[in-house]
Amino acid sequence: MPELPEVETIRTGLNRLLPGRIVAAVDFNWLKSFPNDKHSVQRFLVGAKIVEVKRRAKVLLVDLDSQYSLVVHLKMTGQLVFCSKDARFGAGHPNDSLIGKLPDRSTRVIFTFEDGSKLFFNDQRKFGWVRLLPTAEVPSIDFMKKVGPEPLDSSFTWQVLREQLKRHQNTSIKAALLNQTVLAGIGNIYADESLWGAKIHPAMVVKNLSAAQIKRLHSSLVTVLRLSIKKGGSTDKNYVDAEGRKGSYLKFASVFRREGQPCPRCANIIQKIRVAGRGTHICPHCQKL
DNA sequence: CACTTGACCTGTCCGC
DNA sequence: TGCGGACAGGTCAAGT
Repeated sequence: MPELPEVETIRTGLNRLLPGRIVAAVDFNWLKSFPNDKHSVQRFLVGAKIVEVKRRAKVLLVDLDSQYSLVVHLKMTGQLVFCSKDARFGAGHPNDSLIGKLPDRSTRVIFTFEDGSKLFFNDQRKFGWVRLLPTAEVPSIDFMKKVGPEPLDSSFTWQVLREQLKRHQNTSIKAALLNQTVLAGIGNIYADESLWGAKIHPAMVVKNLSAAQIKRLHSSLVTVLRLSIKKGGSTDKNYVDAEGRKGSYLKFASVFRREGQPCPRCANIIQKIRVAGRGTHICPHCQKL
């Protein structure tokens, strides 16, 4: 679920809440969610102070003063929720916050800090993971070496997008956008939304895109991602921010999960089709092959 | 290499 | 109400 805007929203929250806190204990109940040896955990995580929370693509990086980092990928259903020691909100809390209701049955890892506050890593489908790595080694893990440019960096121009697409001429534009080596952080929601914004059919083969279409797509990607961050991301089912709150972008979405409803631009009925093996939402009038 | 498909998991929804 | 199958926002490995 979490794509760039959701992970960025979580990062902002965690970076406000975590730095300065010292890890006192770590508990987990599913090894694949936190595949680490006890020795490293005791030596480089327990007792370490959190320095900063960063993001690259859909990956969160929690830097510790032990020269180690927690690297987190939320995959489809991961959550990172912080609760202060006396958190007891739950029902009635704004935005149906999860705070006060944790741990629950999706909780895989619990980080407890010296002040009694906790960070919960929840993940219903168990695809996500947290790893403890030396900070210096993070850039050399496979994902970091291969991942493409950050679409919200000022250096991401339409020419960069065109360049990134050059090695993927024979696939659909949707498959290319979902490919993290082409561009960082795009997933199913923002692929559909930005292609609608650019009036490009998701099944369009990359080599058939004109320069004008690539320019429109670049502009649409940036607009959609910025808007979603402003709205706290998209909550379809699982996503919540670092304080357990849902995001509201889907209220502003044009096509995603809107099959059967009118296109906001031309009022034709939005369809759900399958492209690149994924559920895909289009306006059949605005987005033609 | 580029590209597609199945696997990793749990939960929900839909048709019979 | 129960059961099987399809499907869900992401990435890999393994196949063509």
